[in-house]
Amino acid sequence: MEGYGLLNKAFDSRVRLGLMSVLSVNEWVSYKEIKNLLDLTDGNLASHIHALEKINFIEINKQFIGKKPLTTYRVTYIGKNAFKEHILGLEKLINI
Amino acid sequence: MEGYGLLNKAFDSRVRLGLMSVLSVNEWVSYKEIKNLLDLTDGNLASHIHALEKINFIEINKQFIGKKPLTTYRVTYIGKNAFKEHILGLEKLINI
DNA sequence: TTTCTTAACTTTGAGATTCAAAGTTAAATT
DNA sequence: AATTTAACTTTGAATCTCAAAGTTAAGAAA
Repeated sequence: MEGYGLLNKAFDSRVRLGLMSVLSVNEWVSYKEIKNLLDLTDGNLASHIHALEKINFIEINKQFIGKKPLTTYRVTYIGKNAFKEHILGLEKLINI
Repeated sequence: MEGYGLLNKAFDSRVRLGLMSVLSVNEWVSYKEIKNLLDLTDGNLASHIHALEKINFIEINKQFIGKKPLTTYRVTYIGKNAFKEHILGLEKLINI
């Protein structure tokens, strides 16, 4: 048995799982949307985004729409793979 | 969208996910087996077992086989349900 | 033009969690 | 008598989490 070794430590957090899920389904999701979807405080969201960004699982785009700032995020290739592996690891673990 | 709200905080930990998985597949697994399967130190394993026990997700049986102590564990009804809900929550989250 | 609001943070700090190392207990073995 | 095994418990440091408060820059409202 492989134990829990196939699971990624980066996805221990429910918030980061939620984040990755949102970003797996939609490309380029805005800060605002994520915050609303996952119902997070700014500080909390920002820190989890930062954690995922630091390990290159998500990337950031900053722009102005008209004169309003708009920050959007998407998963990277690396992030997508890591997440997929994590899910596969989970499935293996629980014998699906 | 439901966000990550369907996920159980008790399963944030890779170790506890592993533990629950092992115990979901087999009834009454011994301390020794779990330790070997999941490759954990005593302190680490004991603390996670304790965490799951405290919330009534697993139950403990202590006996002597001959004169050797044998401690075994299994998931409770509550634990089984919580785990199932967690997995369902995950699946919902990732759109399986 | 001063104030208010919104987007998107950053910083801070307290509390919770994790983990390995070391110590414990009681029996079995050498 | 000394060692090993099962199954812990205790400890403490490191890491993680999260909400509150502060920040910046722009646009809208007074």
